[in-house]
Amino acid sequence: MPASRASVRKIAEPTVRRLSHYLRYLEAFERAGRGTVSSGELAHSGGTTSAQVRKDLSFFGSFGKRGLGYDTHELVAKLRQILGLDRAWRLVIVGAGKIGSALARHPGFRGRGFEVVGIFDADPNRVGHVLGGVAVWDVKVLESEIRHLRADIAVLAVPPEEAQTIATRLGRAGVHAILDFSTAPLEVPAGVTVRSVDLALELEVLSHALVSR
Amino acid sequence: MPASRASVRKIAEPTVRRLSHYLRYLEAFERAGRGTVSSGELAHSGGTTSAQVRKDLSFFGSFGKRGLGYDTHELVAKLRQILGLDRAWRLVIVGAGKIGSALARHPGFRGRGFEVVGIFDADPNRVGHVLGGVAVWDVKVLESEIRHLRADIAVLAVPPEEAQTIATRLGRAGVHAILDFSTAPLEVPAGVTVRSVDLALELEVLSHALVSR
DNA sequence: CCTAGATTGTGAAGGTTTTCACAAGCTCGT
DNA sequence: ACGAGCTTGTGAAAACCTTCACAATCTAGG
Ligand SMILES: NC(=O)c1ccc[n+]([C@@H]2O[C@H](COP(=O)([O-])OP(=O)(O)OC[C@H]3O[C@@H](n4cnc5c(N)ncnc54)[C@H](O)[C@@H]3O)[C@@H](O)[C@H]2O)c1
Ligand SMILES: NC(=O)c1ccc[n+]([C@@H]2O[C@H](COP(=O)([O-])OP(=O)(O)OC[C@H]3O[C@@H](n4cnc5c(N)ncnc54)[C@H](O)[C@@H]3O)[C@@H](O)[C@H]2O)c1
Repeated sequence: MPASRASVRKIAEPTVRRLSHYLRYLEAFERAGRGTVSSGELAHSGGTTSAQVRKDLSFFGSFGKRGLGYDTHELVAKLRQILGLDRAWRLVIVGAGKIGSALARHPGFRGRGFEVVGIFDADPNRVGHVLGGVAVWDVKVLESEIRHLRADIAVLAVPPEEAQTIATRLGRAGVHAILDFSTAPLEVPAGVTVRSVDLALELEVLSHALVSR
Repeated sequence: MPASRASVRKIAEPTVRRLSHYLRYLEAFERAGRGTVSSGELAHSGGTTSAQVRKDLSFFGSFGKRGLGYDTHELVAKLRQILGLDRAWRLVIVGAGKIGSALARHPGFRGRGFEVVGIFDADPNRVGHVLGGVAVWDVKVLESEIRHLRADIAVLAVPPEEAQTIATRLGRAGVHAILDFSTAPLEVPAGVTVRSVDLALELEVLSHALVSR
């Protein structure tokens, strides 16, 4: 008998990314006062096909109305729930350098349910400053402060050679999700999800596209 | 008779991303003085399998030695060529705000063959400043200056509502590759490749991972 | 020169994701 | 109350990507 989790079955990552996109467009439709949206309209905005949209949604049940489409509010609520956006997530940023402070000062995350509750840096010149309304703490108190702040997600924006050490400490402090900007691959204990944003790699993908046209 | 390009056939994007990774590890092996590397070693560093590594490379020919592995220098050179990194790419950054200036001041890109040659902004207070050794130009002169600078790739770091306009102008100015940080989907003419780095979306993928454990 | 041991290159199998195609179901105008 | 016109939900087919498995080929050591 195959193992069966109480919650949702495994969903492919491309599907999750598309769901995020659908949510954005739905919110735009919602602001525009549209009561229902069809899979074709959602597909058009997101550069995919209506069949793909329906397949993606059918994973979670069937909440469309044949002949009409999907109820905008209802689908927004459903997608928020699926993506875990029906609550606020508490974010910490480790490394208040160029990237870290750009993120800390970005007002857009709060509106999408991600609240920066703490910032950490090793440089005494940065500790004590305030970025985007949040104080910068000394990384020495990372573990205790993260527990105190009840952080869910950490953004790692430290130099590459520090990334592994901090990732390990974050894991021990109970953080289960890390968004990493360093280039090195991280080893984390099971139960911790890491996503890497590797800008040099993105440029290399563009480079490849340019030479293979 | 099927159409046949002189250059390489279509390669899947996951493959291209892995090739970038292999190149990183190979460069580390090269610095460590290793003359040859096996598919197993490359796979281990990158979290994939030896069969995957060999399959990826076999796409471009067979440059390994059975019983030995791959010649480090040779494979580095070959991957650079495949990825188009055997030349320097000329980058412009449009939008010298939080993200744009973080990138402009990042010294790491030049070492990987991406040179920032121009920065543009609409804000008169920013025009004329120097970031990372490069002057900020008024976006009014975008087209002419881009042609003059012979830019290959543009980084788009303007507010979301400006992104489409600038993307269109970039396309007209002869830029064939765009790295976009705004959240909106861009419409670009055929022949222009866009990669989006959507940080809110990355956080949403983490959110989903957190709730579906 | 020959054998033991290692590693590549690649067809074939397996798995996953996307696309196709159409019956079923809903709405709205008459 | 009914038919025309859309749109969903979903099996089946197709496309795509990864893993398997092994013959072919190389090195190194005696
Ligand atoms: N800036 C970019 O455009 C860019 C581009 C690509 C990749 N990255 C990567 O992103 C990461 C951050 O880059 P950045 O440009 O912001 O670097 P940065 O040097 O501007 O900032 C790094 C910050 O981390 C702090 N720090 C160092 N060690 C620490 C520790 N152990 N604990 C806490 N803080 C510590 C430093 O004091 C500094 O403030 C790096 O891994 C870099 O390779 C940055
Ligand atoms: N900062 C972040 O952490 C972050 C996070 C997620 C997404 N983003 C996205 O990245 C983009 C840039 O964000 P940011 O935080 O750097 O914004 P920002 O407001 O700090 O900077 C935007 C810059 O673009 C300039 N600008 C405006 N219109 C322009 C035009 N037509 N041509 C040229 N320049 C123009 C502004 O003068 C400003 O300097 C936005 O689309 C934002 O949504 C940023």
